[in-house]
Amino acid sequence: MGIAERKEREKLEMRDLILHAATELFVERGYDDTSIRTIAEKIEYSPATIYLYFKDKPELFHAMMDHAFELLIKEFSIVDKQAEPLEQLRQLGQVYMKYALENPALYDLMFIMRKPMDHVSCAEDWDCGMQAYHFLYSIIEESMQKELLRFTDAHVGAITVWSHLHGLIALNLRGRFVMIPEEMHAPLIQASIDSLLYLIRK
Amino acid sequence: MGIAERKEREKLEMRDLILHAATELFVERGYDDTSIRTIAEKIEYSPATIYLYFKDKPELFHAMMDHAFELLIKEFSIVDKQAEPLEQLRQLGQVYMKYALENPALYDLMFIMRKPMDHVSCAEDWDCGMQAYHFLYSIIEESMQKELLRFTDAHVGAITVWSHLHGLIALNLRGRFVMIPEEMHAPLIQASIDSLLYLIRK
DNA sequence: TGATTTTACTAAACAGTGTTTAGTATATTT
DNA sequence: AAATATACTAAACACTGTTTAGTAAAATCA
Repeated sequence: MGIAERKEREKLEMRDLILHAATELFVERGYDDTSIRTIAEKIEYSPATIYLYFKDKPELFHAMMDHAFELLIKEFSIVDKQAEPLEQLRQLGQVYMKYALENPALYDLMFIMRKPMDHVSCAEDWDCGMQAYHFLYSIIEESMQKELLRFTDAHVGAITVWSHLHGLIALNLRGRFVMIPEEMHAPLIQASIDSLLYLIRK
Repeated sequence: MGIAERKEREKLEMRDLILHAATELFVERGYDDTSIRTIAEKIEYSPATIYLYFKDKPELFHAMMDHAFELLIKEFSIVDKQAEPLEQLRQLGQVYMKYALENPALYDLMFIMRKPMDHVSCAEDWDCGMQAYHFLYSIIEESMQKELLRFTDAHVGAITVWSHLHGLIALNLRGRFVMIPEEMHAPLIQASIDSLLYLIRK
């Protein structure tokens, strides 16, 4: 039964070809300018072919998001698990911020855009998001067990830290810091992160 | 010269008619489903007419955003200026959060969406945003002068508080809290706000 | 092997989008 | 009364996501 296996392999390769082309276009031109026709042209297939591999445009971007999460979670794993919890938390924050600054389009896809979440309604539909959240949560929990943080609940601690980081990134990414001189953005953001780490420390 | 004045008045009324119809449609159907043709149909004019009053779709939504900021700033003014600074800060946060929860579409427009900021590149182009930011900044500054906050810089304090609130709202609004049971969202968000107020207090 | 079915793909169409252009009545001015 | 300016629109242009009907090639069956 070697033929069925080869066909399945080819099917996955085609899916990857589409996904890869779509990601490249999205990263350099944004969502609106990444049309099904543009993707099709890039891979030299007809637009209709894309619909044999993805139900619709949101599903294609959902798959792209899943892939972007794999990259983030891989980055997360460089956090030194031997270090003390607060140092782990600091490192995790830096990795998250670095990812956002180096991959603004992907960050947007993962945490801001509506479209890739169109078919997501329960926790099971978003387990890459769940996984990434768990990274943060478990570090916060460990820190709290060692009484290193001023939070009274680990979930509150986790969403506080996450929301703060996300807020900085999202406001910056979507141009809402225009009232602050551009050259001050990076230092202010870093100062805000340092500030929060100081504030939550017991 | 009464005619010229009447004409100018009528021009403004027409602009308002378009803006009002567009806002209603946007609030109940979102950006993508608020097409120029839909707006035109609602006010019983041709689509081309809208372009006599607004340069393009982003400019129309920019005007909508300006109007939404007026509403927010009006809400801000109910903060009790006689109260102590930290109480003012708490009230400002509650007003901001209440506005976001009651007008999710408008909040999106003001702080998340790309389109209405398309023609904004410097601080002068966004003075409604500037004004709203100043509300927060001046309260933080006063609090710091009275040595009530653990921040070392007022701008860092302001963007820290703002980013935290925005992060909570934006992640919630764009469905990134799916891993948390829906009924926990509101209490967790409130707990996070209370937590931050506690953490920044000297 | 030859006939049949399945697979992989596409051309063309559909209904929609933002926007522009050329033209037409009406209102105002001369 | 004639000329001009104003307010508006029909129709077109170049796109968009998506579906349908049809076509070669590959795989399976007899």
